[in-house]
Parts: sequence; C-alpha cells; structure tokens
Amino acid sequence: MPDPSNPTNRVMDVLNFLAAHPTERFSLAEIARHVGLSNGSAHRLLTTMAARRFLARHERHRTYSLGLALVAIGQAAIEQHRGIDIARRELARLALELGVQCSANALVDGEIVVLAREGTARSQLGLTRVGERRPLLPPVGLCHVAWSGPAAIDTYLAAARPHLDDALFGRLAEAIALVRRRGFAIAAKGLRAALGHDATWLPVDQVRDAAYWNAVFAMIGQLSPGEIQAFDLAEAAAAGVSHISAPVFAPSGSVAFQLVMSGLPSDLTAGQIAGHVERLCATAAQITSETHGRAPD
Amino acid sequence: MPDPSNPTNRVMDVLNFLAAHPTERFSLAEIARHVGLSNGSAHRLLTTMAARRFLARHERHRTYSLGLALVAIGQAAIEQHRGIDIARRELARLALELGVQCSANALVDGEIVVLAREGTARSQLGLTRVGERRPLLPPVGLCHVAWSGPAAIDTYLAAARPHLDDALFGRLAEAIALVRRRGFAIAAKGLRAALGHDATWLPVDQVRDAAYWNAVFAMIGQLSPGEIQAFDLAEAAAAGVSHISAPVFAPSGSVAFQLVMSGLPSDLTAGQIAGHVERLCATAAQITSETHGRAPD
DNA sequence: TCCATTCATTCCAATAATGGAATAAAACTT
DNA sequence: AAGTTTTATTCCATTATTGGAATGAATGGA
Repeated sequence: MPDPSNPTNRVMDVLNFLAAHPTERFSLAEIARHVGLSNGSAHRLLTTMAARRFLARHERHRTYSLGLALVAIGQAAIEQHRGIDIARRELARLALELGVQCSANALVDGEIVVLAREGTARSQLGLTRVGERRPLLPPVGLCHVAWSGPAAIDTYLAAARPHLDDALFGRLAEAIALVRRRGFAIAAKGLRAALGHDATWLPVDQVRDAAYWNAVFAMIGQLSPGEIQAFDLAEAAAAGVSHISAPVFAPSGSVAFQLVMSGLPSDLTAGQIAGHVERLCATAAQITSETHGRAPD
Repeated sequence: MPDPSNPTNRVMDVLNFLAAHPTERFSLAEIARHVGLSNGSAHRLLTTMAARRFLARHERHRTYSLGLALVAIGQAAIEQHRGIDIARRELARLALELGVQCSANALVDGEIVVLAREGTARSQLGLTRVGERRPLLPPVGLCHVAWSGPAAIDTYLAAARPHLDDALFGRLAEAIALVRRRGFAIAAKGLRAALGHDATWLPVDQVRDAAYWNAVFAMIGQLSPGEIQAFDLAEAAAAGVSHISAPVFAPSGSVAFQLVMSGLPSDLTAGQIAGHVERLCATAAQITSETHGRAPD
C-alpha cells in the first residue's frame, strides 16, 4: 500500500464534508477550515470542482454544495450495488409488516453513513436521514466491527475505552465476540429511554467541534450495560429493545453494510423479539445471498 | 479563474468514467488508459479512493467500480437539488397521463447526463438509463445550448459543423434562436424512424473509441431537417414527434437541467402535440418556480 | 454612511506529487 | 506445463502543486 495521495484525499474530504451536512451550504472559507485547507488551495479545488458540476456554486451567497454530477454518479453507484436496492425493498416490507423503522448503513472512512431508510420513526429522536453520518462508537456499529480483523476491533475498543468504566468496557469486549457468534446485535433501552432519548441518538448533522464530541462522549459514559448489548433476549424484553442489527456480507467476506431495525414497540415479549431478530437476520442473509456475498470463516 | 487543479480533475475523470459505464468494472490499466494516467499515478489514485470506499475494489478480478460512499453522497446531492425530486414526481405524472416516456438530463462536463427517467419506453431504442452519458451533439441538447452564451453556442455549432451540409447547418443555427424564442425544442422523426431508430439514439455505455465516434458522426450526417428541429408543429405532426424538451432554470439564470418527453404516439394531430408541449413547458416552469429559478434576460 | 472585519482571489518560493522505467506477479497461449 | 504478454506495484529525479502572505472585494455593524 503506497502512501495515500493527498490531493485525492482532499477532494474526498470536501465531498464527505458536504455530504455530512446535506441541508446546508458552505462558503469557501468554511470549507477550508473544516477540511483543513489553505484558502488558496480551497479556492482552486472548489472552482475546479464547480466547473464540472461536482459542486454547485450559489453565486448569490458565494456558497458551495454538492452538484448535479454527483446525482448521476450516485445513481450509477447504486447500479453497482444491487444490494442497496434489494435492501430498500425488503426493509420497506419489514417496516410495514412489523411497524418498525428500518435502515441500512455502511462504514465509510471510519464513520457510519446511512444508505437507506424505510418506515416512519415513532419519535423524532433517533431519526436517521439518508446521507447522514455518525461516529463509529458504542452503542452503534457493532455489526461492522464484529466481523473485522483484530486491528479494527482494537481501534473500536480503544476509542470507547476512555469513556467507559471497567465493567462496561468488559461487556463491550464480550459483546463483540457474542455478536459474531450469534450473527446479530441487539441493544436494550437504557436510562435515557425514560427521557425519551434512545441511546442511538447522537448529535448529528452539526459541525464536529469540541462541544459535539463532549456531548457524544458524555452520552457514552452514561450507557447502561444493556444498551451496549443485551446478552439474552429476556434482558431486552425487560428493558425494551433499542435496536437490532444484522450484517450483509460482500463477496470478499467483509461486511458490506448492516441492516438496523429500531422504533420497536416497548411491550414485546422475548418470543416476539426473537421473531423480529429472525426476520431481520433472514433479510440480511437473503441480501448477502443475492449479491453473492459470504460470511468470513 | 485560476488554472484548474489537475489532481482534482483526475479524481473527477475517474468518477465520470466509471459512472458513464455503470454496468461494467474496470482494471487499473483500463482506467489509466481511458482517463489518460500513468500506471503509477492510477495505482495511487485508485487505492486511495478505494481505501475510503469511493471506489469498490473487487479483489477477485482486480477491478474497480463506484463505491458505497458515492451512494450516500448521491443521496445527499439529491437533497440539495429538490428540483430533481420534483421533476421525478411530475415527470411520472406526465408519463402516466400521456402514455409517454419522460426524462431529465443535465449538462455535465460537456456531456449530457441522465438524471431521472419515468415511464416505460415503447421501444428498446432511445431507452435512457439514469446515469447514462451521451455526447452533446445534435439532435439532442438544444435546450442546454439555446440559453447559453455565444461561446457555448459556437462550441456546439463547431462540433456539428463538419458533419452537416450547409443547408442543415443553417437550420441548426436557426433552430437555436427559435428554441430560445419559443421556450422549447421539438424534433420530428426522420428517415431512421422507418427503421425503428430514433434520431436520439446514439451509441451508449460503450468505450468512446474511434468506432464509436464514427457511428455517432455518421448518424448526424444522415439527419433530416425535421430531426434537427421542427419549425412548426404541423411539420412535427406530419413526420411524427421524436422528442420534445424544455429547460428548467437555476436561480442564476442558467439551465439547471432539461426535461425531455419521448416515445409519443405517432398519430398525433398538431393540436395534440401542442397540448403535450404545453404540459411539458408548464412542468418545467413549475420546477423553475419551485426552486426559485429564473430565465435569463 | 463609514469603518472594521471577514471573505475571495492572486501570486511566488517551498514542497510534495507525478511520469516513466524497472520489477514482480498474473493471465493467457501454445 | 513453459513461454509470452499483459498487468500491478515500487522507486526516484523532474515538475507541477501547495501554503501562506498580500491584495481586492464585499459584508455587517455602529
């Protein structure tokens, strides 16, 4: 692996930054600051991209946003990833039949990126929008990590370590092995559920400044054991289910993306929860199969 | 305008190339050749992009295609361009009510890129797929050119000049002024229609080698006057309508994208054609209005 | 309305990316 | 199965890009 190409990364940084804030528009200076570019470089970069409609320039406010060329490229990308289409269809069916919210997300560049969402959320909180990005931190993303190599697992654990006490950290480490063993992840609701907050709620779509990270880390520090992972379904039934997730594998054996079911009714029995888990896992397995994926050894 | 940033353009070249062939996958060497890169540069570029999932690498065949990150970016781009969503909805309605095929396309990087398509085609030919790219050459793209500055118009005319005889070329030049005056473009069917070919048919989704361009230029040389532009609707009614198109304007006064209606029944009267034109223009105007666009002075 | 501040744009010395050759690894052919 | 061609990857001197300062334009506040 050769040293990465910086100019190339800069282009992707700009695109990622703009995609992470799909409703906003940014000036040259703002983009330069957030992406870590000098004004001069940002100027050439942005004008070059705007000239080819990868970015749209809004003359009136001198701001930039994602351009029309990316609409077409995104559509072309979907054609390459039939699994996304299948996931949309199947998740919509699940959402309708079970009255839950379903989504699919991938790990991109160390962040969780929402690829699809079906079903309407019960609450505003935990609402995911396609294109949104969240940090890869507990309690989310276990399915992405559990089938990765030791290096990725260590990175995940190391990021969470400073914010968890020993007991919770141990549970997280165990959870990874457990998730891989049983083939899905399930998190219970925790203390915050009483406040109308779901643990999957993380500040989103805002600039990742110190205040943002403080809020995220504070949330992680307050997790209850069950929010990290429910070790059996009875535990989940007692506290209520926060979310269930299952992996879709690529042909290479890595996790292509994960399916997430959330917004479940709070009065489910352990048996009903098992049914939901079964449905989600079956859907994930079906997509894995239809896209010629396979789980790693 | 500063000299463009080459490293940035290379990234966009790769993305455009892969997006132009959404069903295929390419090796490093193929991409390097088509985009005009050295193997060394291509190697670093592709591995850098694949590392961040902008490209998907298929280990088995050592090929690359568009990655999952672009799915999310494409979705985010759609959020910025509400017009695309509105166009989808309205074009679907038009397609259903009139029994025609409708699409939207934008000018990206000197090429026509299909952004949306609604309604099923009557024939396989002229079938457009979202993400597809076609050269900006007569008889398509008049709406993109007609509201542009003299420079863009000259470029368009110059590209067509070598392949048209004097009479046809004069008609094309006139057509641009006419389209701008009346606010839409309409092309009749020509000789090729009898063979089941529409003039909008152009080789697509294949590598742009010499054979490709020969086929394209040969097609242009065989255009009939009405295929370039029907100067009145009676002319269109007599030969049958190939396609109608109307521009959607951006706030800046430039053409954001154009709407195209094709696959019309061949037995329409001039009055019925006028009705179709009216519907398409009204839709375009509505989208222009809803997205705060305006026609240039 | 004027001033201060922020922002966009240009320019040049310092620096990092690039092209092309060389090497190694596949893939294909005979 | 061995030879031959194509492909992927590494390396280094050449060359083009970059960061930062300076300028000019525009915005917001008093």
